[in-house]
Formats: sequence, structure tokens, C-alpha cells
Amino acid sequence: MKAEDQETRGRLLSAGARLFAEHGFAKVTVRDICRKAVANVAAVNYHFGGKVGLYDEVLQAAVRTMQSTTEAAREAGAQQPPEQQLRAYIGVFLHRVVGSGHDSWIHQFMLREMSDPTPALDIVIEQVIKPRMAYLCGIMAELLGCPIDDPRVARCAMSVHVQCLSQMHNPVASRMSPAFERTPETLDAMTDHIARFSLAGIRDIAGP
Amino acid sequence: MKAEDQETRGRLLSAGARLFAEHGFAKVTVRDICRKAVANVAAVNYHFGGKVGLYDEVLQAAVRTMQSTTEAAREAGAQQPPEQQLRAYIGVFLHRVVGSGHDSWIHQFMLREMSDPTPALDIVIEQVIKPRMAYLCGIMAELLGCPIDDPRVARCAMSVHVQCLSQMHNPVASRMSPAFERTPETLDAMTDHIARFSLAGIRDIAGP
DNA sequence: ACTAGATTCAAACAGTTGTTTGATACACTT
DNA sequence: AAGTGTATCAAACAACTGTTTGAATCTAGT
Repeated sequence: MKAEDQETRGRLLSAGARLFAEHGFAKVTVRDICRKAVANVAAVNYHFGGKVGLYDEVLQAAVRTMQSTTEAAREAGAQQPPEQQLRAYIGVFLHRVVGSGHDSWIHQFMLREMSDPTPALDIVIEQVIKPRMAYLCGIMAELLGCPIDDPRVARCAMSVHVQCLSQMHNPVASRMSPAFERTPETLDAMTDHIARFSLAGIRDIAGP
Repeated sequence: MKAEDQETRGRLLSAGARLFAEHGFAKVTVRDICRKAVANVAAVNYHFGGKVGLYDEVLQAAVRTMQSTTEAAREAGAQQPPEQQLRAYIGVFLHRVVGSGHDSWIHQFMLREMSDPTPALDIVIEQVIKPRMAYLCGIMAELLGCPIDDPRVARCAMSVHVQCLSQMHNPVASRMSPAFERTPETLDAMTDHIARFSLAGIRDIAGP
């Protein structure tokens, strides 16, 4: 293993990540990846044992980043009332989705894996989705003032979760109207909207 | 044109619809379609001029059905206060999504076209999404008591819309937990939840 | 019965896919 | 300087893609 070897391996990894995120596993060819990474066609098989080997490694990196997003949301709301915890969760999520430049491909990648699953989806569900929803459900149970297995908890968590998801890269919204562009300013406005909208909804559901 | 001719044409159409909905345009081969429709490999090219010709025709049928869903939602809320119009919209949408048996492929098909667009997406946006969102935004403007171009209108419409979308067939939810099954009973409960949650959110956003 | 047009079919087409191969170039140790 | 193991490369591989072809089959009109 030499320094140059790791370089081509890394180039394949990042080229594959961007292409898989943009077009999905099936529509990206090994030749596309190698052309973008300036490597030979056989390089993917040599370094990763095949196309799915490269995909699995890209997915592992994406999973690690998303786990850190969940952790960041948790820390941002630590030792605060549940209302602030929810607001922190929404804010961290939205800013990571559109903000952090060189990680923006990850959320597009995950969204694609969820709508068009490969066998690797189970890993994502177990290691990312379930812990994240468990944290969100904990906040909901506090806000609703009811046990965590109350059916209202899961429903409110869903309502919050999908509003956050809707801010991800989405081919429809971008073609609908220029008013749906995601800039840092509209992002803060959207965080406020989702938090206020959802907190009012939760309070009403919690009531008599 | 004879009766039997229309039969194979129709078989191709329905086989293509189901397969396109389940796996997407790229992952379905014309040989898959013809095998399912018990027709020769050349049948697709003969009757539809090619794979995309068949896809376009499937999409047109889906567009017509979705337009009728929008119309049904509009009629269900006609001459009622905006709160009831919103509830009717959510109810019609959810019942059509999971309810009507032999049309259930349509929503899966549309969801796939939206997350993994073909050139035909523009037709869907113009003829389905925009009219539907325009109707929903009208209700929002009434509920908020503000002009329709107020930024809060689009945001609230988004919040309602994505909660409805989340009830569509979704590979993640079905693998998460059996608690997310969509039966006629949970469907009514979900309609109530989304309507109550959203109306409270809208009222809060409309306030001072 | 015969023709004309429409439909079906097996076979083959050219292009692309992921993967394999064997030779070559390279850096490092002995 | 010879040897060793790793990495790259052009070329070829078999399998699969959508589409075309030309003959065979069928139906309807005269």
C-alpha cells in the first residue's frame, strides 16, 4: 500500500458517492465512476471487489455522518425544556441538510436509498432511522405528557419528521417555483415555521 | 383493430403500469413486461413505438386519475367552511392513496416519478401538482386570513401536503414497525390527526 | 376462396453493462 | 541488480439492454 494507491481509492470513493447520490445505484455505471475519478475501468473491482462493494463503503460513510447529525441534535438540546429540544432538532437537521457543503451529497444519497431501496436499506434503518426516531419520540412523549407507546407519540413524530424531510433536495419543489429555493435565510424562516407549526399542533393533540 | 388486439395492448398497459410503479422506469425491462403480459418481446414496440411510448401512456392514465382525485377533494369540500375543506382534502387524499384497490399502483408510480424523475415529470407538475397545490393554497389563505402570495401560505401548504404524502407506500415505514400498517381504521385516525395537528398549527401561524 | 391489412412470433441486431484477464509499470527489500 | 508484491492498464468477456427484421398467422371484406 503506497500513498498513490490510497489516492485513487479515495478518488473512486468520492466520485462514486457523488454519482450514486445524484442518480442512484442502478443508473450509475462503473465506467462513469472511473471516468470521473480518472481511473481505469478495472479499478473499482480491484479496490472494492465490485460495484456493490464500492456502494457499501459509500453507504457506511454516509451512515457515520448521519449518526453524528443525530448526536449533534441531541447535544444541541441537552438540559433544555422539550420545546427547545424540538426546535434544536429541527434546526440542526435543516442546517445539516442544506448547509454543510461537502456533506450535502449524503442526504441526497440517503433519500434515494429510502425511496429506491437496495439490500443495504436495513442497515440504514437500524443504525440511523430507528435511533433518530427514538430520540424524537422521547421529546414528543414529554410534550404530550403521555407514555412513549401512546399512538399519538408516533403520529406527532411523523408529522415533524416529514416536514423536515421535505426540505431535502427534492426534484419537484425545485421545478415548481423559484420561491422554494433554500438559502440560509429561508432556512431559518423554515426552521421557525416547522417548530411553531408543530408545537401548536402537538399542544392541541395533547389537550382534551 | 380487433377485440383480441386491444386485449394484448391492454395487458401490456397494465403489466407495464404495475412494474413501472414497483421498480421504476430504468429497472424494468421490456422483456419483464412482455413476460408478465404473456406477449412477444416485439409487442411493446409494435403497439407503443418503444419502451418510453408505453411509459408515457401509463403516465397519462395516472395523471387522469390524480386529476380526478383533486376534483373529488374539491367537491367534497364545496360550500363548506375552510376548516371542513381542509379536512375533506386530507380525507379524500388518504382514502384514495391506500383505499381504492386497483388504482393503488398509481400513487406508488407517481411517488417514484417524483423521487426519480423522467422527462415526463414536467407534465405531472403542470397538470397535477400545481392545480392541487393551488387549491390547497387557497384554503390556507382563507384560514390564515392573508393574501395568497404571503410566504406563510406556501409554508403551511407544504406542511399539510407532506403529512399526506407520508401516508403513501413507503419502503422505510413498512420495515420500521408493524405499527405503521395502513388499515381503514388507522386511516381514519390518521386523517383526524393530520387535520387536527395542521389546523392548530395554522391557527398559531395566523395569530399575532 | 381469395386478397389485404393487421397482429404475432422467433431470431438476430448493435450497444451497453459489470467483471476478468494477462501484460506492464512501479516502489521497495534483499 | 535481482526479486517481490502491489497497482494500473488496454483488451476482451459473457450477459443483458431496447429495437428491428422478415416470415408466419389471423381476421375481415369481396
